Amino acid sequence: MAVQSLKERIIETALDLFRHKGYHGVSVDEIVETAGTSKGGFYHKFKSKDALLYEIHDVFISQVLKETKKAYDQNETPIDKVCSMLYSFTNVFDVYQRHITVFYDESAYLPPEYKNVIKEKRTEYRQMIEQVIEDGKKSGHFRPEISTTITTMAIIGLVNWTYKWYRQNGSLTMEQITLHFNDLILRGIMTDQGSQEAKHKKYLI
Amino acid sequence: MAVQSLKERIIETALDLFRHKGYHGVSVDEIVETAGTSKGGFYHKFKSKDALLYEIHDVFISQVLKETKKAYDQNETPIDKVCSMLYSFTNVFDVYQRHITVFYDESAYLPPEYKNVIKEKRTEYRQMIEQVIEDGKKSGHFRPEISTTITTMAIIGLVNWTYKWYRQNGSLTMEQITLHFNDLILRGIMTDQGSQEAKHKKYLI
DNA sequence: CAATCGGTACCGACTAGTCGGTTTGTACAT
DNA sequence: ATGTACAAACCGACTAGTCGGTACCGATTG
Repeated sequence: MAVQSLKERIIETALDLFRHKGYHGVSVDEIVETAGTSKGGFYHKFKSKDALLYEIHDVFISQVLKETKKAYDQNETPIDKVCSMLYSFTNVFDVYQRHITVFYDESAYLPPEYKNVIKEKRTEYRQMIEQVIEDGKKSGHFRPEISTTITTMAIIGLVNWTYKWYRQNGSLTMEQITLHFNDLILRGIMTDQGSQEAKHKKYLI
Repeated sequence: MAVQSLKERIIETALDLFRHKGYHGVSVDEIVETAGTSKGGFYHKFKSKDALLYEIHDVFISQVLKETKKAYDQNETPIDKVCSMLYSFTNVFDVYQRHITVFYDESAYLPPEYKNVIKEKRTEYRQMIEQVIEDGKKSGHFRPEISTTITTMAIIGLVNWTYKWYRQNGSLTMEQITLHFNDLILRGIMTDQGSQEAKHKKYLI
């Protein structure tokens, strides 16, 4: 185990507590007691309880964005890009599952100045997926008659919802889940031409 | 507009407030003031603030369950059942959108005795979808190699996530969205035999 | 080496304010 | 008179955040 700074210890503790009781179900007193520190220590590291919530949000969304960009840039065809982006996201999942729960369930409680920063990153993420769908339509891999918006939100929903049911010690691995998601989405949006490529690259089950 | 009882007025008010500020972002004082009543009136109608939260949860999930059961019972083939169930759900959406937001974002704050009731109904809902997938595999409409669990969660995720982005006054109607969802999911899980039937019944775009 | 100094990290008692819930009061119907 | 349906004032518990203080650590000086 790496040496843990006080800040890291507070975040780790808070994540566990928030996930089970929700942001408002946990007081700063409880966080500092569980983390084995003090009120002073907490406010030395964080401007406010809200700032801690923001940090948890930002760490997660920034990582997702970074990985997604990489997946987009490092792949050639839209099919490769889609699969790689899905794979990236679900990979982040395994590491940041606690962040995600807080991210999606408690974001309403972020003060506006924090919320805007997060919102921009979320938008950027959505636009990258929309871009891939558009690319695929133009290149003939994806059917032109599907709606980019709806398809994008379908993909995001499908993937994001995983945080509600996926358990790291459960019987399903992220690998299996991603494989199924790829199969479901690709079959749903590809043209016959696209299907040839996907089959050849073994993206389908 | 129908005559509104005090109880209905409180629920309507609370829904609007909760949706924008979250459950903990709204005090009972604010609810009663906005609803034009008093603390006494509130606690005359509700045992506690938690009880109000529970009621919002229950109204929504009970309706979803009822509609889904109907969709299952009143259709013959798995393909019809799936489409009808999706259609039911998205229909409930239009009416209960505010409930849904509270339902998914604030359920962590339900006290255990309430939470268990809700959890049972959610499980029942999930099992109905799993049942349809299984039915479809047996009847040859759906591909036997897909995982029932993952596919079920994919469908639920896809559909549920809609509450995060769908807006009643937006440019997309629920009708269009449902059509796309049906297309995406069916193409993703059907066998060639199933595809014939779906095309014939015009379930695909 | 030892004494001193400055700054950072951290502590915990304290406070002002807010919240959910209760108690008491009142108007009205039966 | 008695119960119902609310209103208004009130209360105790709890919370986020503050603030005066201490412990520690590395650099500077004699």
